[in-house]
Amino acid sequence: MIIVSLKHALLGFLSFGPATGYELKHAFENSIQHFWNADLSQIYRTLESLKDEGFVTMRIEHQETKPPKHIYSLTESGRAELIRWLSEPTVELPTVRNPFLFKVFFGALLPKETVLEHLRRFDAALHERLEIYKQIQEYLPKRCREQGLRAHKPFLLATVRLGLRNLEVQQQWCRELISEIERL
Amino acid sequence: MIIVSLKHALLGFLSFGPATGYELKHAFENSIQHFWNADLSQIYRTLESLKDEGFVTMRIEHQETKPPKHIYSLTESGRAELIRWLSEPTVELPTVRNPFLFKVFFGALLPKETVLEHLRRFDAALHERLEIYKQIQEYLPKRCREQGLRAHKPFLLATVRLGLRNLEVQQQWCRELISEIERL
DNA sequence: CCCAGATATATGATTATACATATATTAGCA
DNA sequence: TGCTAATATATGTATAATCATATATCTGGG
Repeated sequence: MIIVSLKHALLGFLSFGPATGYELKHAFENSIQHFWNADLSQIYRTLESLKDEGFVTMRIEHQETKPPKHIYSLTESGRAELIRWLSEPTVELPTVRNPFLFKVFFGALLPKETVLEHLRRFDAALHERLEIYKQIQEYLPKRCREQGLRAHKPFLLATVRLGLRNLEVQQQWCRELISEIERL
Repeated sequence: MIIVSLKHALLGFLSFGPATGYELKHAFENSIQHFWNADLSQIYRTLESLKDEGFVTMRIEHQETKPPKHIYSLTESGRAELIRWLSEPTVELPTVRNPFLFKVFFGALLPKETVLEHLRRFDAALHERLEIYKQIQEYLPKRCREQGLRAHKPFLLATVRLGLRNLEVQQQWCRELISEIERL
């Protein structure tokens, strides 16, 4: 099953209005980092290929001091492709890849204290991430208002809500496991 | 941050005893499919490179009717590398990539009924996956007993528990969102 | 005043991942 | 009898993703 989502994610954000690669990177960070992230270099290359396919157009805006902006806009054909992809059912659940869980899975091969150390770090990382998602959740309504995306608000918030709940569940699991291992 | 986990996952499973690539694929499916999965072709290639690095050895067992088995065993150096990797703290939270969530995120661009359809399919997929994880959870203790991995049991079960809870949280979220959108 | 970080783009290299395909036999089912 | 699934390996290709690096300027904090 081929999933070329970065392309469609970029088309999606461009449906909110024209933007540069750099701005799109921030759009990722400010809204969907809990279910996708992308390297800037990958975003630039993908935008180029979207241009080649005719899904976006690009114009250059020169700035005095900073590098020129390459501003991409969605074309009609790009919008059609976006809607086509969005309408298509998702066949499979996403592949999860969590190398950290290997360290728990094979925990019996390690001293108890090392596993506990791993789990405490994980807990701390979850905590940090939770704070970020809470901020995203807090600022999203304002961003929606500012950018005239009122109709989008419930959908954007819904995905953040899932991100938050996932983190909470992981944190609870992590803390329970710490107690369990301490008692072993 | 370079994370070459498939290598270490294979070393981990080989620490339970010698196995073929085909068997390792099943080991993935029967225990950690909730946080990792790997293509058979990728497993074969990775085993070869582990052999080149001296972390495993391979011997061929010829069979009458079926293709010969390539049985891989962990070497001392492989075990050392496994322990080294397991002991090393995981720096970052895993990257999640869920293309389905894009379809929710950009849900305002679609007819309400299409989004609901997506969500219902997602719910069904979660249900299916839940059944699989429950089976894994049910059979893991038996597998541990049979393979003399008693000390591993609490760790293996812990990771499955997280997989189950993640699915449950997603299912709950999904159902709530269906109601919310129906009311819109 | 210096250093870090934000702004803005881009290329090159390497690795990881996915997908198709090939081979060959057996077992079970309809 | 014909089809599918399981057993078992392997290659070839294409794309996705990561990482390092390069350039150039401005802003803000210590």
